[in-house]
Amino acid sequence: MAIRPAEQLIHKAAWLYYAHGLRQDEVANQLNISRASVAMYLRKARETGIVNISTSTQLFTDDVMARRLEDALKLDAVWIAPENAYLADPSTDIAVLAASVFLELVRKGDRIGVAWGRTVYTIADIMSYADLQDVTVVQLCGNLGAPYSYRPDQCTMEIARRLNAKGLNFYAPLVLSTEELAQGLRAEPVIRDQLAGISDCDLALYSIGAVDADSHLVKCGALTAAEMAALRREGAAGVIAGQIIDADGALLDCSYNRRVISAGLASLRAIEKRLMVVQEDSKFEPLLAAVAGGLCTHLVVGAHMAQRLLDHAGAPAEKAS
Amino acid sequence: MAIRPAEQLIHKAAWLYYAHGLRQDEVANQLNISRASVAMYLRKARETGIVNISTSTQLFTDDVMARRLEDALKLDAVWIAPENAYLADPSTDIAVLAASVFLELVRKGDRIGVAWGRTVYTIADIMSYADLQDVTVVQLCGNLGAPYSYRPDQCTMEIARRLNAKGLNFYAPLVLSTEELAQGLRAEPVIRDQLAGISDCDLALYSIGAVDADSHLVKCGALTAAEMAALRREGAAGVIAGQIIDADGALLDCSYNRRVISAGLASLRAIEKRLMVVQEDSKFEPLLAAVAGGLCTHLVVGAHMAQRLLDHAGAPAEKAS
DNA sequence: CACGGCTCTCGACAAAAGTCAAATTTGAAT
DNA sequence: ATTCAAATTTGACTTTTGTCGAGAGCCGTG
Repeated sequence: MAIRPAEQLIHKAAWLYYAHGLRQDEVANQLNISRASVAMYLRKARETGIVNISTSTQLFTDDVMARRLEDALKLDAVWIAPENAYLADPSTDIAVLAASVFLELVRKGDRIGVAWGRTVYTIADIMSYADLQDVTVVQLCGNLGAPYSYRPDQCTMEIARRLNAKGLNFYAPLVLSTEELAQGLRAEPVIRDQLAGISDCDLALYSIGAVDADSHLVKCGALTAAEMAALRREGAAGVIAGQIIDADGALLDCSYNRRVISAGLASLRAIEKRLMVVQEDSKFEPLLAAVAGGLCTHLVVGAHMAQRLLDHAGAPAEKAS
Repeated sequence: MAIRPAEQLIHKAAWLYYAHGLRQDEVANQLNISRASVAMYLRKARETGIVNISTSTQLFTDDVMARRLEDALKLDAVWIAPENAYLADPSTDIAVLAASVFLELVRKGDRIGVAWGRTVYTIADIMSYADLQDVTVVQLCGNLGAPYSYRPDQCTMEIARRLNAKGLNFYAPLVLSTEELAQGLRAEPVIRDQLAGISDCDLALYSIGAVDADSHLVKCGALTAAEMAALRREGAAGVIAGQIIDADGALLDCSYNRRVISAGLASLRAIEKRLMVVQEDSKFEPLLAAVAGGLCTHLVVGAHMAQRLLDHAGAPAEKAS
């Protein structure tokens, strides 16, 4: 009886405890094990996603500001993390909220596209586990060599792991040195299939990158700070799924973009729910660009950013309720 | 500060505790209230469905028997509550399982049809609360006058309450004394709309009734025991949403059925997910009839019933793995 | 304006859950 | 067959959580 506790026992314990509402010692009796074991099983059940504890994110959408933003930016839904309040670290709050929202948007059987970045990885990292068997998580863009934890493949894998889902990785570099090579690689069946499968996604999760020397593209060596600055002068406004967009949210016509292996903007727009999460206030303009380009239908931001967006949108018919 | 704790506070407390993982005393500090209050808010949050604790019902479908039943009966999914084990009362286990399954099947924005009966009411009664705002629960059939708690309207209302959803009740008797009156009533705009709206449902929840003197139809005075016995001789095999079906799951051609105000079988079949829950072993034949009539796509039963169903289905290619 | 009735709040106690190091068992490799 | 490392279980302890009755603020009513 001291063999493999297996899913079986964990499941039974979780069932009796959470579904039937027995106490831990009652569960222990039923299953003929010690209460300590039950406690352990229950922790495992929570960690595995066999039991799911989720809190409604309603409050954050019900917010007046959120509603106004939805109207102003023509988005399906907006969640605003109140920054002043509660927690020490506001950006954590945004990530926690984003993780909840994400889990709320996922359905069984979904196909999910995941981009990369510190924000996305933070979300993956704090996201609780869930037991979504038929879910597939696909990587939206090629990889970077850098050993950062927020690399595209890491983000994809981690989220897949949390969801008990299949992770479909993308075994190609994000950027190549010549356009020809990129073109050739994109034509490769393995890569082509992956790229083609992106528009079949039901949900996408990404953030937006700024066009400056702090960008991950620079940190990871895909571009030099100087090249970045040059692109900026040419109209680069943001980075999404490794690609550079202009202020209208269109793909910037530049060599870099032609050397990238990533989900085309059209494929991204074909995804029904596009969840964008922005933590840093500095990403105001990149975010505007992404919204302009219709790359985002669901948005999670902090209160401060929300206010700036609203102000920018030209205070559409102030209504004091 | 001793005013309306409102949803606001409950929500904040739940958020900090469940999403951020703070301890109750930490939450109490953040919100400047006593820990006791926090504990209370958290209970309310759980009771309201602001936080959702659900346990995966996977184990009960992963069961070998469940899989075989799915194949044998051509159902989308089957859940089997292990009867021998765990609990004192097996029928409670079935209801708890059914409630979990039900909540797993509901999506935001869904329209849900609910029939009636002791089983359905039991499920409603133990079902945990959820925060599904855009859900509508519609009553599938007319009412009975009897003061039982499991009347159609009670079932509908209770489930709507648990889901924080709108309940659409059906203000007509289940059975009338003449066919003409029934016909007339069915033509009434209010009633007609309700009936017409049933096929738009995404999910239905019902059980199946036996054709005997214990039937609720008899207890509630819709039929006498003698009439029931007569119907049985005429081929009645089960009762679904107040209507009598034969062994093939077709509507029995009888005066009673013509006097009933209820969702037509065709409307029921038009509902994508039809969740049938059967607690009593005695409902074997009625269940067969319902399955034969395609009135059920998702099934929750006890282990004993499952075994009987499998045996009946003629042991399709025994495979020992 | 005083009076219940109401709900919300808090302190203190009881109950339940979480944790840890030691003991036991398992499975595999020597 | 024996040994060892890893995994599992447990009892004892600590921390956290649930609950109760008393008290405090609010509101409509007489």
